[in-house]
Amino acid sequence: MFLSLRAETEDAVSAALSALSLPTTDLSIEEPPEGVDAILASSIAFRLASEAGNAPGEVAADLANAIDVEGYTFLASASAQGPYVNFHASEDYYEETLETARNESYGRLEPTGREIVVEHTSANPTGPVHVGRARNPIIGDSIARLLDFAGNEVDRHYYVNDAGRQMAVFTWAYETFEESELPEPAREKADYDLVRYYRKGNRFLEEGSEREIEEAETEIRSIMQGLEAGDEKAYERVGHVVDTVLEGMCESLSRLPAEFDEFVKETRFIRDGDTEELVERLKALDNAVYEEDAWQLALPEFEKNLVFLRSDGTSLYTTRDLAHHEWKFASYDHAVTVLGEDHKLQATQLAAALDALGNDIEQLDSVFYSYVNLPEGKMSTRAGTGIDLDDLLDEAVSRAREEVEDRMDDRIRDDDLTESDIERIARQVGIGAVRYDIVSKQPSKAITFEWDRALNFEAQSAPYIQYVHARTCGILEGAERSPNDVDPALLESEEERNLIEVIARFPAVIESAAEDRQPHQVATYTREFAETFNAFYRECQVLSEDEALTDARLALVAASKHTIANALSVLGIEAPESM
RNA sequence: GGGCACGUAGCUCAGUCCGGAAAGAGCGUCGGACUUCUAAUCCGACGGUCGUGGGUUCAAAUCCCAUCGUGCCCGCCA
Repeated sequence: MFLSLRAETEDAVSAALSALSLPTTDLSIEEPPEGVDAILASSIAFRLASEAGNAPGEVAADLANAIDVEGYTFLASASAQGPYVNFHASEDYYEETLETARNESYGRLEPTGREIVVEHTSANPTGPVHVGRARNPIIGDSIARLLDFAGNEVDRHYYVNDAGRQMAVFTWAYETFEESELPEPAREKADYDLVRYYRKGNRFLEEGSEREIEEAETEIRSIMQGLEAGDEKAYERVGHVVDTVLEGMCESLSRLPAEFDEFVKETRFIRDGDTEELVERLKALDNAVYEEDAWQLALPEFEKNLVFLRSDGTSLYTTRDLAHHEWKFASYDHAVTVLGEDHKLQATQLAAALDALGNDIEQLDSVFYSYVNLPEGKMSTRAGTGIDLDDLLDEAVSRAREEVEDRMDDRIRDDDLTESDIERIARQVGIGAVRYDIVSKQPSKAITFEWDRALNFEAQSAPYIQYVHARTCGILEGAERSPNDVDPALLESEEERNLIEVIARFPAVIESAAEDRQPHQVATYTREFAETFNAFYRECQVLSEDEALTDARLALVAASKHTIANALSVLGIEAPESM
């Protein structure tokens, strides 16, 4: 409704300006600050003051007078307040919002017909997922959900770097060392099991004798060259390690939850000849140069050339990634990639190279986030420093469980929570809290991990939002009926009006967040929504003797439930029926 | 050295792209509210040179320049 109101307002302002013979290029439509009784406002009078030869206040008054709301459904009136022109919504606006939001899928936008691939996580399968990288699956999964809800066809991809040195090292280590020389795994899980070989191998390469290291390096090199040459045996050896570790990692990621439609292996683009073909096309470019036995691409905006073929004739990660991206461009209308900020330069070089190859790089969007660090420094899979995602989630659930149990004891309520309810709530709340903590912040901000902060269950957290959902469910359940004839005009208190206004904005929030690929906008919205709902809850008793009023308020609660449930779903956070 | 991000209340953050109404939340501190549809809630108080200095503008947290601090990057690694 908000989007329609905005369109009507723009239209009306435009028409009024034309009637006054004023320019209509910039309408300066904005949302007024809190406390102003209007849905939309315009500050255009400032800009037109000199042109009109009049004070802003006068211009605003003239403009408000010139606005003709005849023929609009949602725009009711315009009024000048100082230099601002405020716009008010009609009864239809409130009625339509209430009616539309009674649909369970409220907020979902019309299908765009666009197919979008969201690539996220894509961590090298070297071991258990740690918290340092946990931002990637959470942001990525939320973006995917957001774009889906905004009407796009979305596929989620995990790009598996199975062709690089790291996996060759891993494979060599896995085949070389005996289990008896390794410590006990931290968990009985494939990724925890195998990472021990990886760590052992890396230590060996740092501390071993020169001869031992040389031997190992020969083996590692032969694995890498085997992959490049298309040697089936090499694929099998590496593939076994990659698939095993990846399966373990995905089990952890699914707890967030983060699921994938496809795991795209890097080696695929070697095996199908795409990389080779791409190299030939790169060589043919005007700015391709052959220097120091290696093929490079001269990219004027960058300090250094981009090497795309090593002197030994093998391809580089970036070369394969170019082929990978051309494949994505061919299969989808748009590609979004979630990357750590350390990949920024590489990503811009990639885009420049794709551009040079004649691709439309408007198809590509990269979202960068900064790593989560520990107070004592970085987390590393290789070194084994860091907090495993599983440990964080376990701790979150166990702390949430304590909360549930505490509250059962000292709360005045006749709950009959079963053991399985407690378990469910603990899981929903605990994991939701972790997820919300991450998805509610701008990805570019640095985060230092601290247990107590990540596991805060109070206001401005997932449980705060989830609680609102549980409240709506509680009320609807208590009603024991669903209203049929609803008279929206009965919802006339300030709190009811405010709530409807916030609900009305939801689709616009989805549109804007999807456009900007910023799920945190939705998180900010859930907070505003929860505050507004709580004010309504405080002031308006829903279930009462007055049947007509009860019905109207029940409709509003149902609309609220759909709004908050869908917002949470976009964020990938569960909406508990009770808690 | 160069490039890119970040810097808003004691702490954690919205707001910055697209300049507009007295800078918003939460945590913490202090004081209040459960015979009521769930108190993981609500109400109130206290708390701000929007890193700093210039500039543009009728108007700057927001745009421009400079500067300081922090992080990331500048491989024939991924």
